[in-house]
Amino acid sequence: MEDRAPVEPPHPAQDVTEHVGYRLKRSAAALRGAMDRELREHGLTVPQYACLELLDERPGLSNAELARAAFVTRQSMNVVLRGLQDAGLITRPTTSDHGRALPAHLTPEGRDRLDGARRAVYAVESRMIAAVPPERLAALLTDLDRMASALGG
Amino acid sequence: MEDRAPVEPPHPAQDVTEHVGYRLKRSAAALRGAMDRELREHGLTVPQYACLELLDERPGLSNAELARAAFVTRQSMNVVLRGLQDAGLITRPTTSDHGRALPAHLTPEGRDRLDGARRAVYAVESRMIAAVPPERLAALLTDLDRMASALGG
DNA sequence: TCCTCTATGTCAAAATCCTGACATGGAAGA
DNA sequence: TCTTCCATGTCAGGATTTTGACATAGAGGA
Repeated sequence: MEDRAPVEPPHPAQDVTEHVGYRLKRSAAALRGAMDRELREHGLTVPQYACLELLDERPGLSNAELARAAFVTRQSMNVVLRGLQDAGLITRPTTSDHGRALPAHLTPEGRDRLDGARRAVYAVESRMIAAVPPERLAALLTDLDRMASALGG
Repeated sequence: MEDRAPVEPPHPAQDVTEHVGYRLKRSAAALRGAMDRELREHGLTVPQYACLELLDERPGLSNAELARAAFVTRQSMNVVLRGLQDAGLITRPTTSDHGRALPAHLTPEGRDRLDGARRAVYAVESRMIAAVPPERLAALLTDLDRMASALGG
């Protein structure tokens, strides 16, 4: 359609909105907005949901590990964890047996809340996936991965 | 490589980090971080740079139009414009001749600053683009676009 | 053992961004 | 004409996130 890309362009592109970075930000912003709208009905923010999802997958993750996995700073993740802890969705020991890392775990309430939120988020992701030809999905995933790795992500 | 995707999975995926949304966020975060590092040397933030780039392409854009194009709220863009205005990189009339929209324009200083910053940002984008097979680049752009549109972006 | 290095958790301060709200200006329709 | 509706710019407040800094705990080497 709009791939009127000339061969060997002197510049990456003329129109800013045609840049990969712009498209990337647009897609990420759209996803973030859709997730925000859905998660609000479940009383969760996007970082909180991401945190619950990560802890469900890998129980015992520490604050710093969660921060790296969610692409935020330790300080930001700390307030997220505090909120989840106050809401009774996760537990964290006050002292650590090994090092300073405090392993976090989901509570049964946290697991329940995650179950509901996950359904809503998966519906959003399904809508997003449905927009790309199925035979290109795997390539899209690997390309996103390579781009992130190329920038030290 | 890692596309050990079974046919017709009951759930979109088991591992969170395999989800499209997670990859999208990872790539966007890596790009944002790399741009932040580069733009800091030019005394610009990412929203400020985006604003300059948009104004170079489409002079006379109003605050609200810039906000939509940069995926932020009008209020956020307003403070960005204020900063650029105080730095003497853009100009905005205090009164409007038609409606309430105040058209913004780059100053010569703004154009100069943009030139330097653009080189740094383009280098980052080139590194990112180099990571994906050239024959898949066009498809990647359209797929990102379709995903954003599917979510009302 | 002692020293250095790295990683973690945490605090304080600032910057950034968003939500809610309000007044103004133009457009569309009765 | 008048009225309703929408878009824009702006203000105030709060929420979120980041930057900078500090103390602590473990690993590795001299």
